[in-house]
Amino acid sequence: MEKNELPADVAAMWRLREPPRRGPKPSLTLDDIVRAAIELADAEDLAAVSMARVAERLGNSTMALYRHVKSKDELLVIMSDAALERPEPMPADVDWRTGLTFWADGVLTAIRKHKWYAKLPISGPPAGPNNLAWFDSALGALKDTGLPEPAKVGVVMGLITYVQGEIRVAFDLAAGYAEDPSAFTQFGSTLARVVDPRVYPAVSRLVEAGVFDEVGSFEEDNEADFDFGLQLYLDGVAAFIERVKRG
Amino acid sequence: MEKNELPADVAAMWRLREPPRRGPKPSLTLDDIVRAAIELADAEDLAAVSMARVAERLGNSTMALYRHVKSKDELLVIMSDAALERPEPMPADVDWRTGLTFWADGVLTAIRKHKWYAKLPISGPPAGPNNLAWFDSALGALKDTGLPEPAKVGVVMGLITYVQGEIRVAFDLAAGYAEDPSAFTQFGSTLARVVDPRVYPAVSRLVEAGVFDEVGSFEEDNEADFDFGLQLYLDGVAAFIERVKRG
DNA sequence: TGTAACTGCGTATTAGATACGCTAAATAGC
DNA sequence: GCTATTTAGCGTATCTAATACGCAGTTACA
Repeated sequence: MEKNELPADVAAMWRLREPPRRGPKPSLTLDDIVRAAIELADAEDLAAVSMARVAERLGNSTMALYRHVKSKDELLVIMSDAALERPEPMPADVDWRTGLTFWADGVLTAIRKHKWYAKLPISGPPAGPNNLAWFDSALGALKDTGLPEPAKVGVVMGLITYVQGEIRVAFDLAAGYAEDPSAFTQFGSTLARVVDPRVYPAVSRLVEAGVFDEVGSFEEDNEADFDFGLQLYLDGVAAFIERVKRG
Repeated sequence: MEKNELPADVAAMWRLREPPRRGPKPSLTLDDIVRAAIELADAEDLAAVSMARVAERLGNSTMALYRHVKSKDELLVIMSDAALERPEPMPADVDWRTGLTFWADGVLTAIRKHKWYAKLPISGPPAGPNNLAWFDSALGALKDTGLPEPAKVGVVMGLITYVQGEIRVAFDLAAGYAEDPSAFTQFGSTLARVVDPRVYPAVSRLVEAGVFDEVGSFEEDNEADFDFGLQLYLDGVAAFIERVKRG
């Protein structure tokens, strides 16, 4: 119950597997595999990541990969941590609010490089080294707030939740948009045709107010919405910090 | 450019397909298929939903389904809307804050019945009738705030983002927990073993403070975290509403 | 009544994950 | 050095799933 109870994928992410003493030199490393898989996902998409395609990219056979990962799912878990890379170090001497805004933008920037991230299932706590580094970075931003540790965790969890929501909503939408923009540009007129004011009074009001008419740049709109919601959340955090300070 | 430019899946969700005049009476309806698929996903999980299993459940052949849905993906999209069902009507005369809290709890309650929801890809704007009803309900809660329509949309989008984040994070985690609780109960000691204080100073502080030691009920912890973050967000919204009122 | 528009379905194809076992390489211990 | 052991790569086989295609029987309309 003490030595190596770590789940296999966690151990793999931290590269804790002791290198074998015997046997042929591996011609392939876990890093190679993960890198190839990420490149493939970046270049095409997550659906293109099959064990066969990854192996092909490495000039190996499909089954060779299974010497390094237990299953495709394990590979995906490791990819999800690797894709985040390390957070850029927080600029020194920034207040917590600037810090968390910087952090949130950083997460989105990191993930924007790997749009498939949103489609990955999360199957455990953020136990990979990169994930943990991001977690640490956000916590660090709250260092001087005077909040007790569990409260910091709560604030950061809320932020993570919000950011994950953005990742899910915005990135999936963007993928859908890329696939069929007309579904979006016509969203307003679709609604107009389908929305009964008696059933959907509030949406109906929006349609009449023309809120859906100017679509704008999809990405910019999303960015603006994200920032707006983020600042609302941080306003709430600010009030909370004040409350705690006053006791 | 006017008649029926609706994307196929949207049309399907709204049941806009005109019933065919000729040919044999369908022995199968889209509703049957969606219901069967949802039952299957509820009883087992999303991975169990294959066209073959759904058809089997209906006493039909696999290929019969394809007369009613274009592809499995289309079925999943329709399922995702159907799973939400209709929101419970908002209690009359509640203030916006109570309304939005009620709303958020309602979403989670609805989705808790269908844990597979978190694993579904979202591939377009919320264009299904149930999705739209939820959207409408949240907007309606802001009716008396005096916010301009686009600001209401912003507030609701932020809320949706947060709730979707919760769905992604908490539900995926719960699934992971169900599968392998030890990964979670040992999370603290895992961290302790792996966390270098120089690399992860803030997390290291948490570990030392024992924050991860008492695990508590997984579900309860999550619920509490969700509410905490939600209230922070709503605090921000309250401040925003005040700001707008003052001009 | 013939025919066009359908439905359900059997069959076949394709893609993908992965179990199994073989062969050859590298090392540890003699 | 020699041999047993451990391990890497890989060929083959299996299993599951999605789905294209075309046939046969069914029904409304001309």
